Amino acid sequence: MTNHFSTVLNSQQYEAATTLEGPLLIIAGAGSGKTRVITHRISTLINSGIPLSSILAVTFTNKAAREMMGRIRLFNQRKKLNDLTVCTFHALGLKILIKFGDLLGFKRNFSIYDQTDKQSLIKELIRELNLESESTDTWQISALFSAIKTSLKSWNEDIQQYRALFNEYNTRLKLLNVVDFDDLIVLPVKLFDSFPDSLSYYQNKFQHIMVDEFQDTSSRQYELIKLLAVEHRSICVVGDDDQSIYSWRGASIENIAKFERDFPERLEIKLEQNYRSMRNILIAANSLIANNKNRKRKELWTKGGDGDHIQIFFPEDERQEADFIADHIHSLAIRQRIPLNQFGVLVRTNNLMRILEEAFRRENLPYRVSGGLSFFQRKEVKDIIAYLRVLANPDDNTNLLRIINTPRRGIGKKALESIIETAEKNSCSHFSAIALIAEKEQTAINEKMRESIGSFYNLINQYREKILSGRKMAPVLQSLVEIIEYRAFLFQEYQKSATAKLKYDYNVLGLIESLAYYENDPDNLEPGLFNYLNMISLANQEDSTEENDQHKINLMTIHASKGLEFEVVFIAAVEKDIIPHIRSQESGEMNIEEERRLFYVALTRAMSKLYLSAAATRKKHGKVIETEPSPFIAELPEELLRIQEKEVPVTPDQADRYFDDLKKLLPVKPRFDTYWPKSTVLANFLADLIG
DNA sequence: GCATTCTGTATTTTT
DNA sequence: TACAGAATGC
Repeated sequence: MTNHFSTVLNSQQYEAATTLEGPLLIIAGAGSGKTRVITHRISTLINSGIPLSSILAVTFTNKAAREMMGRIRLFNQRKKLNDLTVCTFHALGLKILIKFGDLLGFKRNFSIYDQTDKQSLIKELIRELNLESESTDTWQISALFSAIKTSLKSWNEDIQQYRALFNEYNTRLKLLNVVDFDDLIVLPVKLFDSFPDSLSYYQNKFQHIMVDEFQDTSSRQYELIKLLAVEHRSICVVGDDDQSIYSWRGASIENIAKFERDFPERLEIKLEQNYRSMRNILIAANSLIANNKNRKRKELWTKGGDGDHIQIFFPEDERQEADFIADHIHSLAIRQRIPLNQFGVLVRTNNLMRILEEAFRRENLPYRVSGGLSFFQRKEVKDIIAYLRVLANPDDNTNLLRIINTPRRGIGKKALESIIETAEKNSCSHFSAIALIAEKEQTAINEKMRESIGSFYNLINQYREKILSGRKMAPVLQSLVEIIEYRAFLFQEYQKSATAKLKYDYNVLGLIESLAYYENDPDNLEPGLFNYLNMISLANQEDSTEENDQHKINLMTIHASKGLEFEVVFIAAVEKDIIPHIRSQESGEMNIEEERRLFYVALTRAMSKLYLSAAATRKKHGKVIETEPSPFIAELPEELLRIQEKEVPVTPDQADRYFDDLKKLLPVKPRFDTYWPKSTVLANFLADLIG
């Protein structure tokens, strides 16, 4: 098989895929066949007799991990690949904590807090510590804590006042038996520092390591991977400094330099041949990114043809823009028979997606969105998950507070106060306090309150027992949702927006379904509540539901498009203050380069057709704002651009004439005498057909 | 304790 | 526009 590679890989790719010893740095330009190289390399490792269990491949998203696994399976159909580890950094951190977390004082059933949980906890602590006088923007504080944990920031003068809160936050996490996202990376490093045996366990286990999207690893992630690799030094990292778009999350191009320093004996391979885009698109992308000073020199080239010009469209407003995109997709899909899943519509921010969705729905174009709020983060889904979390780990105060009166069960402000007070007095969790109240050990409380609290206590206990019994969990959850009358609660809560209610119903049932799917999956070796909750903490929508649908347009943020490619790409709202985003310009020069890289990533997703649009006005917070085109447009070579005229619909007279001509071509006389094409698309299609 | 109304704010990108 | 949190009334 190894020799077979040489015919499908170019010489650089071949060298990258077959160099199995020692550190390897692959600088892989956009569309240079990076994923192919990685999967080939893993297959080569496998075929050379290296045990699967000693191979670790780290990817950036779950989706990428799944795709990679799929491709490896294609190459190795005969083999069972269960022992192969292909996962994200966070999933790796989780695995490590599950195995050795007890050394750091975590119980087995720890749960993972996402941003929302984290912010609620911070809010709660601010209340407890009476810090309300300080700036209590939990959003900012949460970001600060992340920056501190990942060593992006250190305690300087102006943030000293949050130090106590930060310490309390961490103490509390441990008390609640909970970790946050940053902990998944930071704690394993800490573990390895304090317990060398755990480190050598993993150093011996993972003797061959690969890291994809290396330009987007954070310094802490790099630290983790370096610890693992430093002994056997068989580490291969693949990345492209021009596509580094996650510096706000701690990613740093510096890591490439660090890698060069830490592994001086490395071999470096550059992949510069692009197999994805037509030449015009590539030249435009090259000329844009050349404006960045801070980069490794590299120039993508292609053997492919020039292809079309890059089309630019300047609609009046965002509605016209959306219609333009929808019309064009429709028309290209029909005239050139391009399947809908070959269209990518990219935007800078999530809120730009809605108007496009509406246009697609108007034109009856099926679409799929990725990025944006994950299924598991929707409010009603989170509510039900909060129940599961409490069942799994009753000490999880944050989630307990979330569900204790949702749906309302008469445990209001007063009752909550006495619960929290009792908890403080006995220095125990809220749930234990509830137990004390329910079992009448805590006397000073009114009976009606005790009754409400008591029945909640019984509910949790009863269902905790049921769901941990080892029998199927989904029916238990189903019955829980029914017994708390969650459906009625949603109906009441959302009676104003009629569509919401259906949607919500769908989401809640979707969650139960997802649980059923999870526990009935034969490939799932260790089902169980804890594993399920961990899984969904790290997963997002695409990971759980619909797979690559053949007939859907892909609508997503530019960030979410990384690693993907489409025959036709539309980039919407290529406007000043959106690309580059206004908030990125607030702090410093470097950010404009990242925004440029982001636009570069967007451009290089396109294979043969690329459309940019910039509306003259755009509604923002209900107000119409005048906009300007993005300054990045001026960085593209002018001769490669075409300003797109609006498609003029044919007049009814013309349409009639076309239809008459068309009738003459038909062997049978149609039953209709006139035809009145209403949509531009149809009319133009008709015109096209007749010539 | 709960529902309704009013007010302010918008906070980019995601594991 | 859209959503959360506070304030008010039952």
